[in-house]
Amino acid sequence: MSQTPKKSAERSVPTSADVARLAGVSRATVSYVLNNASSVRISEATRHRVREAAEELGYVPHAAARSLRAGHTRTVLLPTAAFPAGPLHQQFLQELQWALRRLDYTVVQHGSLGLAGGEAVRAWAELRPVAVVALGEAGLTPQGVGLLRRSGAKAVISLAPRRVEGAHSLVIDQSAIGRCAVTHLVERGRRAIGVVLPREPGLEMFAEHRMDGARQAVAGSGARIEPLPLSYDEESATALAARWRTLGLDAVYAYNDDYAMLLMRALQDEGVDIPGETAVVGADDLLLGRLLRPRLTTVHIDMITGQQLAELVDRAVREPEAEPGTHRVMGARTVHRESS
Amino acid sequence: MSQTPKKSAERSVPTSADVARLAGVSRATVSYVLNNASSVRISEATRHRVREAAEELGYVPHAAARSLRAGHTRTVLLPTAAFPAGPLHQQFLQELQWALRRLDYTVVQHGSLGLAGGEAVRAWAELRPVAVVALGEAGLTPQGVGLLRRSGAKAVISLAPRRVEGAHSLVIDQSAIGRCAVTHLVERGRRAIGVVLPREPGLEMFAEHRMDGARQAVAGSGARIEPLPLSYDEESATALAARWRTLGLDAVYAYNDDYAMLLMRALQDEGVDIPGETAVVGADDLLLGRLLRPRLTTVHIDMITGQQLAELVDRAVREPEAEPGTHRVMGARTVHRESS
DNA sequence: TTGAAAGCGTTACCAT
DNA sequence: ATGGTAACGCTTTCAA
Repeated sequence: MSQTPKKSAERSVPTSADVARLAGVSRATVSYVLNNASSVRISEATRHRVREAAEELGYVPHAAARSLRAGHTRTVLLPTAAFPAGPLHQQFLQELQWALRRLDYTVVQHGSLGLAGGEAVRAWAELRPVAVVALGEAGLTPQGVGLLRRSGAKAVISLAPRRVEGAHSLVIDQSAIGRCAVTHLVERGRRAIGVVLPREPGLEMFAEHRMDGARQAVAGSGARIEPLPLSYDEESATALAARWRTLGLDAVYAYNDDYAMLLMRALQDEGVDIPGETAVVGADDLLLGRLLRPRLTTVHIDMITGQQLAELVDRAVREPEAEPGTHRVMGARTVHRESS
Repeated sequence: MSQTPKKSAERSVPTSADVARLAGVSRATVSYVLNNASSVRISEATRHRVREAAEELGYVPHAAARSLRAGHTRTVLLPTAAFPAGPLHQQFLQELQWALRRLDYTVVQHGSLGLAGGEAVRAWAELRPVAVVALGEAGLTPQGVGLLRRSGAKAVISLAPRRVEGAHSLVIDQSAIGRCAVTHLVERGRRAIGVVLPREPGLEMFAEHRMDGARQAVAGSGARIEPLPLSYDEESATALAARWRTLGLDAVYAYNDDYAMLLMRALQDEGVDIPGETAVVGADDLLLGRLLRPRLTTVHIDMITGQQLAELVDRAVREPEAEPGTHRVMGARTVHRESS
């Protein structure tokens, strides 16, 4: 714009060779200077010339070329399913990315778009990530883990309901949440317990596990479970509340606090007394749940933090030989308030 | 494990040369076969041999090598600030990533970690992204845009409160939200209006703009504005409510629905009548706001969707010559309910 | 102290 | 129809 480039037909990306030429040195020297190589001593004058030249040209090294040469990357691949995650999950993800960045990794988010299991893993492996952190990816198989490792991944970490052979498995047992909630209700004498299942697509994975937990909790207790599909909107909640008394339920565990709040309000509008006639339990322990009247009983979830997971990734990368272990990383406990 | 590799000291990543050797052909042929090159005809027998060999070795092409050779990438860089974004923002981000993936881009999330403005842009440019979508990055300067473009970025898109010279600027005017909310209050006869400012770090950017909008709304109306710092926890809300009557306010605009709900509950617990004594307005139009009593008046925000933004990115990438324009992409309108 | 050259894995042009 | 070869941009060993 202001200064016409020497002769380039158009703007083209400057390379280290361009810098070398401008500074009147070799490409090797440029590399030494710009990477502060400690093994060689370069005269201060040369260093300065090189820096000047780089600055003038707006030279920026090419990450792909660098890692091609280096034979490894600092890429952490984060295959993410496209489910409408709750605020807790979102925050976790955000925190994880942050912490990984802080440890100088490049985070690549890679939704596996309807690719068949094997295809998706191939796509991931192309990036030669140093680590893969699969968050509840159903598609991660032992073979997939093998392929990734052979493609140079030092660590494959799975955060999922079940362990994955060959990967560092953080088993996150969603069923504990449903179990917790329903056990609480049973202990308080409830016998006919509804379980809200979100109709929103993508949530089935979580919902089913929580439902399983609920089932386990009533097993042999004489209490029964009733699945209640519900969409996250007022109409759906109103409709459910309208037929509430025909269901003969004395309690409901509502997947999470959002659905619980939605349903509780609808029930109250319908004249259902809470917790007298029906007890309500949510999950996630959101602040908002404490603002309703009655205050919402909920299941507090203790999860590994993004920070902690990032550290785990880093450790696994630096000690690739360590045996991939299996850990349970979720705790759940009922927080009793007023709605139950 | 089960089969001992020919002679490799350890598992090493197979390359196309390995595939060529095993199939008894040249690297070029391997490339042709695996990329379904249409310009050359390869015998079916050879194709088969190559595919077999690739399969057997578990060959996966190396993305870095490929893009080095190709001279360009399909990387979209998403520099993300580390602010605790609300559910709306999170969902937007999620949607954007998804849509970009669907358009076959590789999404790299890159929190600019305390790197000085220039440094951060350098780090981004190293990845040679084909596009950069800066979401409210304060650090994106016209020089930065220039550097990115010179590094091969076909599109630099900024989603921020102000336009950025040289970039496709989507101006997202946060002040409209505060203006909307407070105008509504003024029109309904309120004269002493509190404005809640979240104490949470990282939210200042938004909060200040919304505050500015509030200020504009009262200008020349005879009404006044009172800043009210508030943390997102019950103690803070209770404390603020306790001294409410000493403030002499007849209305409050509470940044967003979360803060509004928190404060409204605290005020009710303090015996403040809403909306009689104090009107409350939030923002974001969350479903939860409709569940409180009185129902929360709020500012509904019309934003560009992630999907739309992704399409815009794609278009900009494919027509790099198009003049980078400036568009206002946020609308705001008050949704009057019962709390005002 | 600096430079020449090899090589990382791919693809595309040009021969055969 | 297939293979040799050069080139993408960078780092690093070896030589001068």
